[in-house]
Amino acid sequence: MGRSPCCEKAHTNKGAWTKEEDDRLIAYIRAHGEGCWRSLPKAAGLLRCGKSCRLRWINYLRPDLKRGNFTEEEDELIIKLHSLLGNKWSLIAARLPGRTDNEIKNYWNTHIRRKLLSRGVDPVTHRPINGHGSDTATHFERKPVAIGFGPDQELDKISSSEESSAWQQQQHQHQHQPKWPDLNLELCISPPSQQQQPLEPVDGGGDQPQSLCFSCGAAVESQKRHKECKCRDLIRLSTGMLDYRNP
DNA sequence: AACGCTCACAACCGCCACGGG
DNA sequence: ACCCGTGGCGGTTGTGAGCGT
Repeated sequence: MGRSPCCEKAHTNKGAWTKEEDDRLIAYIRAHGEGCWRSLPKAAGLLRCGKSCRLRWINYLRPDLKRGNFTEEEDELIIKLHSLLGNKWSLIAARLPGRTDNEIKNYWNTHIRRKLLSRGVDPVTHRPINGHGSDTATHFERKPVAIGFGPDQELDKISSSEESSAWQQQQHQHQHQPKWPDLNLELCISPPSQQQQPLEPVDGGGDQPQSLCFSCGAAVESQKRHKECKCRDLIRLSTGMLDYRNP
């Protein structure tokens, strides 16, 4: 019983990738692009699971990866975004060019968690740990100005359950000033009839875009994944506007 | 030198959402 | 409306390097 495996595991390699495997994967994707991951290993002559190929490419072989140590600015940005988004590593990674969700997740668990704890800040709630002053807190205020309950629950995707409780705590402390005034974290969700301003269609056509790419901000017409950047972070415009980028 | 421990990070696993048929 | 295949995400594990004893 149980789920069927994603691939034939009996004849697939596991563990660390070799240079030859990397070269094969790179060569194949350069020649054919990122296509069907399931069929890619066979086509590329790799004895690997498609998922493994995807992970290797996304996290380590992509040419646009930055690699190297995280800067202090990146550290702080990750902390800010985690405070807002919780463990939504893919969304956080989308705001850090050249960084991957896996890399950020690892970095969080090995470095930033400890950094926050040393500051006396709970890395989950971003609230001061008992006995520590609020001066060291990294939390900041989230303001859902208007929340409309449309057919979609995209807002739920953004607030994980544990994050939600942290956020609820923050709601009781509205009197505090934001700790990060440079980051526009206002969340505004409103019903379609109350949209504050229309977004420009991607192709300049007359039709209103139906979705907004959360990664690059592009307005796209389909609810499908954003083809340009391959991201899935589409905010349906029927639920309103969501933007926490700097103006 | 040998051993044990800790840390960092690459990789895997299971689950879920989405889209097509 | 339902089922199935696929891609993607987040949590967890495995492993090698570095360090102290």
